[in-house]
Amino acid sequence: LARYVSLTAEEKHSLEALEEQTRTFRRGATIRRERDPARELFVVQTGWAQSCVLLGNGSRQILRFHFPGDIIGISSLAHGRSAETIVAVTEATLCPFEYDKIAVLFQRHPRLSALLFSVAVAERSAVADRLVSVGRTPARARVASLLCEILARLSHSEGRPVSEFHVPLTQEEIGDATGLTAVHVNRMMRGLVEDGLIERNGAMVAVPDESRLRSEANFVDRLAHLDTGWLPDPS
Amino acid sequence: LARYVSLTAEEKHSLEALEEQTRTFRRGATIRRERDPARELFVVQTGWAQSCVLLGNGSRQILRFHFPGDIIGISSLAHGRSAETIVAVTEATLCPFEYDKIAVLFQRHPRLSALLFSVAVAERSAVADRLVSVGRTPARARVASLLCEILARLSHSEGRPVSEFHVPLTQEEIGDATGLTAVHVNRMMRGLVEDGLIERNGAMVAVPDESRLRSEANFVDRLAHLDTGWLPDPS
DNA sequence: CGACCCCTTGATTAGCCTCAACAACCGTGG
DNA sequence: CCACGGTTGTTGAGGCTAATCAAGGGGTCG
Repeated sequence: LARYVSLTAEEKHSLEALEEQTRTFRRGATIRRERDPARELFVVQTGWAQSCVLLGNGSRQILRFHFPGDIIGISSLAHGRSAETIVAVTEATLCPFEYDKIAVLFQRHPRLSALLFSVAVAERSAVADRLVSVGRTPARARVASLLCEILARLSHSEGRPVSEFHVPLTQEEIGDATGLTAVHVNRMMRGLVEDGLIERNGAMVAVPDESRLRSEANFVDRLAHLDTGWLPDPS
Repeated sequence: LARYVSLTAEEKHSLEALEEQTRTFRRGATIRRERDPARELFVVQTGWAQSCVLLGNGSRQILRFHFPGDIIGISSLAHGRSAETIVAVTEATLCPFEYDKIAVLFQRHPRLSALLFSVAVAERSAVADRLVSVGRTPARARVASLLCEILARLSHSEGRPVSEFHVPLTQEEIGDATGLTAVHVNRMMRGLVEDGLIERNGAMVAVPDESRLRSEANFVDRLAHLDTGWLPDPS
């Protein structure tokens, strides 16, 4: 799960104790609804999920996609009830654990809790980057930026550079993540293909020149240099 | 600083030890530049600050405003270098403290570190809410939403409902926070005045009917119910 | 085979941006 | 004291980006 620092045996043991059960969800299934009371986190084991907010007028803003290894629901921790709706993008298996266990973690393992803290902070940065993209860049750059983010995160979790990947998102979902309509996402993606920035084959996307796509998108890869130097020593 | 749970004497002592010195900045002064190495946090004592991202084409997205009592720079914690530029909106006095001291905090005071964690998570929610506003609501609602957020946060830090407040922001700054141009912010604000949702007198803004402004803005006040029940016991 | 979802494309509309000009206000220096 | 430049707020006219509306095609599942 945490691939950032090497863990002690005891720390590993504590983490594994959290993953007792798993739950599976079908594509499109709602995992948690906005304003539901929330007393547990999830770790994604397989599949993709998304967290989004639904507005009164029927529109939706997707805040973040969650890949295998990601932790979902940290953001509900401070409020007791979920601030966002969580939906399975593909068929997905999640592994829930309760907040109480986090409290235990904070008491027993300062370094692990600091690490969890880092993860939460990194997520804030990611949401902020999306905000910059949506607030201040044109449609084409927003789509490119989302693709860059997915690419960077997949590469990071694979542990090696990836240049071709499966995107199980509909164009409507891409639109809801970038603040566009499905129709306009379509046009932008065709434009990117036409200009050789990406290649498409069904749900497969290939990026021949990542740096070119990144400059088109104004993308900064923050995952590349996560700093763990400030963490306390293992206790 | 932390007005969420009652602290033990020892916890208070540890917090006060952090605030040794203060620094003051003039209006518009850059406190920290993007990509600068960052090894300290700030607590705002007086004045307003903002964190923003500057793009290549000269535009800027303001991610968040910081008021007295807020902690700035948590987001740089995971990366070692600042992910955003921090600027003083008004003349401001800040009080810096180093990351190393946070590590100590995590080891000695599980409950305080969990509280800091909550603050970080709440900030993620706030950025996410802004993303929803910018991504999926029209200009008028975005401006209204920003005003609602400022109002809610001021009320929260005052500890009582506020209906009239001083906004030291230029319309360009409001635009950079909401993803609009200064010109369009102007038109939207005049529209809000015209429809009786707000009143303006120079930099003073009054909100006669907060609930009406909130429904115009699709605003949800998350500060109202922060949950601290999951925190571990004081050690 | 039909129903449904998703992608695709065209035509039109509307929301917001750009450019431009001017008034009000401020601190500065003569 | 006033003249001055600089910043901010205000308003108008016109243009462009992205939304809306609409229609058709391919794929999959029941």
